[in-house]
Amino acid sequence: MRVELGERKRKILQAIIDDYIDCAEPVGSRKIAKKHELGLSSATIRNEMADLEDMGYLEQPHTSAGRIPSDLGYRLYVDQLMEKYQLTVAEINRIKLAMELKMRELNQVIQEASYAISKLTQYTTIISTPKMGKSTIKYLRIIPIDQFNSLLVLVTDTGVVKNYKIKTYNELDSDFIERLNIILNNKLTGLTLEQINSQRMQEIKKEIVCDEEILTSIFGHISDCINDINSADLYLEGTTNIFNYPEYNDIEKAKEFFSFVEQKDKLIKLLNKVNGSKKINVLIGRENEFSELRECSIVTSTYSIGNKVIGLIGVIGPTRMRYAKTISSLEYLTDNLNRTLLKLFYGDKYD
Amino acid sequence: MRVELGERKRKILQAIIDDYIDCAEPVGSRKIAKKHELGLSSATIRNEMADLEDMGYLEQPHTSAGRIPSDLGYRLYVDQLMEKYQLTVAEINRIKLAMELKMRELNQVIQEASYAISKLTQYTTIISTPKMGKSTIKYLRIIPIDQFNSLLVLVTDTGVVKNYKIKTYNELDSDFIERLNIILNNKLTGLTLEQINSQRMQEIKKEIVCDEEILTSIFGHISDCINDINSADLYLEGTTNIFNYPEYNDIEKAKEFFSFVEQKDKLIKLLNKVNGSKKINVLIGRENEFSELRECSIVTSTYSIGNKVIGLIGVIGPTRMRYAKTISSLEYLTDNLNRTLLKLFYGDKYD
DNA sequence: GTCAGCACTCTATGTTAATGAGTGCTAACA
DNA sequence: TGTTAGCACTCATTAACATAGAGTGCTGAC
Repeated sequence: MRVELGERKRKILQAIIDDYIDCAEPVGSRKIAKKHELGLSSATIRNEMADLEDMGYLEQPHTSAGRIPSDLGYRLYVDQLMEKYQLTVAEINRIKLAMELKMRELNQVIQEASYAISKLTQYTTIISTPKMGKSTIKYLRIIPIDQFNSLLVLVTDTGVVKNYKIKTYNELDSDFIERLNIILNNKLTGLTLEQINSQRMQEIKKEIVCDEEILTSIFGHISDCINDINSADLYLEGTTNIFNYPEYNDIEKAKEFFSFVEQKDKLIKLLNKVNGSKKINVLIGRENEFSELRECSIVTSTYSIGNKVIGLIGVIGPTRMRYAKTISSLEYLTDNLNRTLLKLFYGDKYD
Repeated sequence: MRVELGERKRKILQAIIDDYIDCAEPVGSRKIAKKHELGLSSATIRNEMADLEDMGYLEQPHTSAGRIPSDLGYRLYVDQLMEKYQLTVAEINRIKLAMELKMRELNQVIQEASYAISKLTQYTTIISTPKMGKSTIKYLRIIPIDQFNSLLVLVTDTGVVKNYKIKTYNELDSDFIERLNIILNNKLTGLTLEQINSQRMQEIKKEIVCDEEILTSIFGHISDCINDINSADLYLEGTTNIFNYPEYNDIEKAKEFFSFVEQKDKLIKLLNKVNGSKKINVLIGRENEFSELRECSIVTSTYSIGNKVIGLIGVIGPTRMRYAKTISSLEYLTDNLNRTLLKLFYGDKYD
């Protein structure tokens, strides 16, 4: 059934999809014949369109309407037809500036990145916080604050800092804390967060002689802290951009979109399903498993520290998406993001 | 013009507003005559309704429609007419459970509180993070992590912990850091964050003999850190609840609402304008200055640590709001929130 | 002062007709 | 054999119009 498309059909299909992405309205044969100089009459184009519909690349909302691209049509467009989009100077600057802000924390960088992309593309952006399982512990210390409060401070080799307050009901002996710090550092620094499971923690705990209750509490805090760094989270930006698109001028559809996007677990699942082997990935319409997003496309890009992929940034918009621009924007952004993250974690020496 | 309302008019007005809040549809005289046992015919009620309209408490969308309350009508209702709402056991439990979660950080408590309220009321909730200007510094330390990195850790008496990474390009002498820590603690602990302005920082800086560049960097970080704790921020919860209300079934209105609520600066301004002398405050319709919220009401409640008011939690919904329930919910929540915060900061001894 | 009755107003809903965009098909042409 | 002009046909959209129903305001009787 699937045949290689002739050059003319490809040209026509491209013209139709370009036009539909622009105007959001079914494209008629006359429009294509006029606007794009193919040297063909509308009748000929009509025939070709009928063929393209038979092949599954186009759809017709009703008999007397023009054609709109099907998911399959968009797929072909993305894979073969569309022309690369060249970012404008203004767009390049927007990304550069966002990534050059003075930023202290990973999460801040992540958020700026997703903000920039949502502004640039005018779609909704999701970005997953890095999975830090492969990071190692570089520094771990319990610091007494006052009689009843201590602070657990943990720093990873990727530069993530986390602290937890530890409350105790008897004052901790400073010698004990000192001893504890030495043991913990001995046992834990250099390990990846993944390696520090509850079994290993139990083993370490056994080696320490101390009030059981206090120890359990402290070890509990350490585990929580590690889990916290390790846990997947994500940020959303530009959800209300969806209002810009006529396909969401229907209150029910807008409602559906918002309520989907509010469910973080589903978004995480969505990102997890993305094929991580390619840098840029495009899911069109029903290609994703969520029926709520059946009329959406998702373009994702991986981002990394060095050559370790640590997360994904994704753009969600209607299937009638400006794929070329979205992809170019994401490519350019992740390049910059990767550089910024390198700097953040290893200093300017990597410049 | 403004005359004291007779008992009968008050009863009728109350019935109309109760009904309208329930059904979101203009209320006719017949409906009131039937549903509420006032022992009056619809004709009589019609006359009273005409009076109430003349007085400005009711409005008529068009001649042959029923009446809807005006802002003034809602105002009277809130101040005098409505009956106190008694929270159900389930509702009470929801709040209690939310506030009994294991929570480590102020911001987490704040977020749980606003989440609980948005779930309970089914409106949008905003909550301002505490202003910490009156907090004092309890602990401040620079901790060397490795050759090029140190950590600035700052703890306030209200238990807020903040840390910043400090990057230096020459290794810091550990004796110097020790000395610096002593001086900084000497000069800064016990001061409120407000008191630590740039002038005072300059004075302290002068007393320390050290490489100017390093010192400037460190002091810069300390200032940033304090500003960070001190800066106003806020959380939003349940924005999409607005879709539940027929007054926002119009895409344009929904758009307007979302785009307003996205502007944090405006929300902060809104909260700042609230009369802080009362615990619970209600702004109805155009009583707030933002035209985007002209058809919304905002109910706010202060929350405190001890008897120091530190922030506001607010509920935004259509003017046709379940005021009684919203107010009861907020009252009950803030009581619990205040207790939780006390515990978080001073431990269980305040139980 | 209350209220039954009635004319009146205005929205909401449904029906019908007109309009027009766009198609598919046919037949003629290169 | 591919292209295209021409035409009948389809279907969504819009406007115009009629109808039904909810609710009012007013009048006059009690």
